[in-house]
Amino acid sequence: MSERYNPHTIEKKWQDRWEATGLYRSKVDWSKPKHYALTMLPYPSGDLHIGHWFAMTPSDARARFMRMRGYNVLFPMGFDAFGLPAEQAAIQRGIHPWRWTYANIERMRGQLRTMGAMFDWEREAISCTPQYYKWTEWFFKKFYEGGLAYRGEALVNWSDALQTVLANEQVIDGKDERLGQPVIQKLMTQWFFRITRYADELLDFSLLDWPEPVRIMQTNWIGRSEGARVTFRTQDGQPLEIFTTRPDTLWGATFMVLAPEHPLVAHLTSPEQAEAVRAYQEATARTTEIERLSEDREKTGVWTGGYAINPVNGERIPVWIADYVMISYGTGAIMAVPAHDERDFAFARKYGLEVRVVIQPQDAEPLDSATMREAYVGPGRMVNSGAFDSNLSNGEKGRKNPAISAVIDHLVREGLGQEAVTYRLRDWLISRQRYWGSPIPVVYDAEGNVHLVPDEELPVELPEDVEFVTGPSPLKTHEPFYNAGNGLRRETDTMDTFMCSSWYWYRYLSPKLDTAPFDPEEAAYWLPVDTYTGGAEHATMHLLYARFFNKAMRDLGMFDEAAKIAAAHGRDVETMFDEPMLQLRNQGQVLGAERVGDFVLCEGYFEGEKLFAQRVEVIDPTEAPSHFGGVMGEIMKRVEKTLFVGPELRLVEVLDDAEIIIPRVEGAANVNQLLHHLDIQRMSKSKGNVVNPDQLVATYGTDAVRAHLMFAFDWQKGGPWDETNVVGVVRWLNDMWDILLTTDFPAQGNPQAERNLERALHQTIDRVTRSLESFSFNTAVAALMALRNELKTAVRANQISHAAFREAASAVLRLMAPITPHIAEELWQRLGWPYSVHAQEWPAYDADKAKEDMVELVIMVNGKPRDKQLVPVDIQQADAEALALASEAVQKVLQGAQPARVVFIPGRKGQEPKVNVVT
RNA sequence: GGGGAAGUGGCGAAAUUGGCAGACGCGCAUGACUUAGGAUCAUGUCUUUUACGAGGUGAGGGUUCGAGUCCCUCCUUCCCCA
Repeated sequence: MSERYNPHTIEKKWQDRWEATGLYRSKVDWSKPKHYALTMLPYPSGDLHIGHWFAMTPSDARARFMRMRGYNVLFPMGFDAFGLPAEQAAIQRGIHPWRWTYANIERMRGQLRTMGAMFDWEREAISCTPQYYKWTEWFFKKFYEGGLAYRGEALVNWSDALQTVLANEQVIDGKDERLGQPVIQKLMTQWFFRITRYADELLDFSLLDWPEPVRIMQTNWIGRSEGARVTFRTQDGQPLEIFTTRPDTLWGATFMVLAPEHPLVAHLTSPEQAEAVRAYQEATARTTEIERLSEDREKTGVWTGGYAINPVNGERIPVWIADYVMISYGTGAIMAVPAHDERDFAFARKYGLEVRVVIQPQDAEPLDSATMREAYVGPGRMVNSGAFDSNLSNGEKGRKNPAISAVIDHLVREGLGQEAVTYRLRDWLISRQRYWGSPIPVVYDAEGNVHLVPDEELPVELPEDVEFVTGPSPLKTHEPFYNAGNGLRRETDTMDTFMCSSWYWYRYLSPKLDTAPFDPEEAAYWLPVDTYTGGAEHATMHLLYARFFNKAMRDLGMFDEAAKIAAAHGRDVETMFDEPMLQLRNQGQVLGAERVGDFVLCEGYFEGEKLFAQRVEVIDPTEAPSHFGGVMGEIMKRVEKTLFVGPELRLVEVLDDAEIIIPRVEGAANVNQLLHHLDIQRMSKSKGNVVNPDQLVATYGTDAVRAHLMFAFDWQKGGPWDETNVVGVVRWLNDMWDILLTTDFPAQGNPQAERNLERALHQTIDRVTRSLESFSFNTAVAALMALRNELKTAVRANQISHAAFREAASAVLRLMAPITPHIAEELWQRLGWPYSVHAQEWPAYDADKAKEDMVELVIMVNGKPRDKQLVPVDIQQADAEALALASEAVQKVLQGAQPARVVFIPGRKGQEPKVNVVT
């Protein structure tokens, strides 16, 4: 053990060697199965932070693992480089977005390399380059030609003061974040993608291995509801269409509510109500959608003075406007059935409108419209509904509800309405009134007609010589850009950055290709993405857009050529291009830490500066006495019984028999229940709690940081950053280094010790394999650490032969390779095996070798373990039960009585057999 | 407001998905070695009890031979969206 493990000397060496030998070049090879591993690409914000490491290095470990298992793996990386921060930097610091972005990318690329990940840099794609956004524009054109892009009106956050449209995150409490001036909701003509056309197909997850929560969130996001469209009429016969999921309650509609923006409002408003209606409409324009949809908020509204006719019973009912009805949802109008809808009920009670029960529950007190205190939404029989009385409304939705079904048939027959489905999902608004995004390749003539920019003129490039000032996008005022000649005006809005990130994994296939967005030969082999990893915050928007994009591309024939090639190679192309990513896994977030510590009064005696406390009381800091003889303040840190109190960190040692009073803890409290100050929150520069990975790498080395990130958290959950644990990982690597470089072995090993090591090794192979398969990186590292303990003991005791050692070392290094690639490579070389450990096969698991000979039979009484007996691993039920009944502990409990039941649980894989004696 | 996730030692966490709760690591304690220790080694470490034992996975209830895991009610925290 002459030489100590020094990560810095070996890590750079191997990174260079891997690069030079092209170890990570991924090339199409039809003789091998492929695995496309994708991890979400970063936004080039300037510095790689620990969150990127947390997302990417475990994904890298898994990609490496898949490669060692015989897959040809593609694991690319790039940058999602358009977006607001670059433009803000331009405005605030006068740096052009190009320069800011490229400098950041340059820096982050270097940082990414220190991860030691197997990224294939030849496939790098950067979304803000003309080479990339040429194709983003091209996709827009194809979608337009395919009828998937259109111009429409939408409400935007408009700041009069800034003369610009703001993103939601730029609006705080209805005011803009820069000047604090009011922001209003304004209708503007913008570009949309018809994602709603795919609503039903997007609800089908049958091809996807995606986390249940993501599927649920997408399902809710799409929000399919079945019901009917029903045409009411204004008093003078104008049709007024509504959508309802409850046509069975039509007879209970006692008024109607329109969105304040509804076009018929002006028509319906009586002269007496005109002023009130106008005032209400103005107030609504100042209200954000979030506020309008909040159910906590008191419902408000104004009567228009007009009436409508309910088509099923000819009744005349008043028409109101209220901001809880949205113009963009459904038809912007509802029939109000206060007896059977919560919001309508609250509204009716507030304004004294009629409530009429039309569904009576069967097994409960009949409802009385005069006294009911909340809407009834459950099942029951229809009443007050003419010919439909006594029809059963069973609480189901749509056609599964016989009452709804019957009423829909009636509406269709009478020409009053039709069956309909609506979605909460709205079309994707892609227009952004910003500079730093992909241009929309469209020009308008004098009449406002849309003309696509011809393919040979793509990309429409962003002009560089513009000035960045607060306010409207510079494209709007930059004549050389907006003036397209021949009286044509260029579109000055740019595309949502989600657009760029909706197809980047296709660009990775052939990032330099100039004739198409991707090479069909590459696509035929690599697509679809097999494993996609990234943050759970993208569950709805990004991942829904990604799926939509893929389906639209499929339907526009963009995969036809790839499909042909794939089929020629014998691949099943039936569903190959239906979904972009087959498997999805989300990692959690690494957080900074924050928590207020307990504020304590500590009394006792001083020895020097240190207080030995006999009494510690937690109090409310606002009730702190002005003078206090002991130590008082917030616990900033606690190590077992030692407290560090207040900003001066005064030392308090809590005595064993000290009295501890914690109001939140009933009865006697324990020193361990005292909370110390902890900061847990998202890392952000302003909070100064950002962990710098460069610093960590400089201190501990890449392998240790990788292993620590994998070991210290449940990857899918994340948690507050804590560096204290890194030393455990460092010790593990140091130990492996020392153990594997041992040179002193006995001529003959101890057979028993060698068998034990072999068993431990194969159990570890099994555990690591299953852990990596299931993204449980922490248990993979734990298993390897446990094996370290075994190896260390065996080698120290000088009990295993050189041959047995080498067999174990070879497997161990291959198991470590995905997690800590550099040390594994270095030791692999030092032990004399040929380059590279990463090109080796994953160790084969042998269940026979992993098998224990003897195990402990757990003997339980009523489910509580009482006794243990060493038995052969394959013990049979009769023997186990006999052993259990004969056990002293069981005899003692039974007292000679017969057990009521004896349950034998055979020793399944990795588990001891058990017998449960039931008394 | 809507949607989602999670509550297990002093801390990060495991638990093969209904079968010995706390693997693995940090920290801590005691001891060894050392000029020194933020190195290394050994032992211990859920709570309570001298012990035998008893109890224990946010709280309360339920299902089961058996519940951290399944069901119901409640509490708390975090995340996302609009």
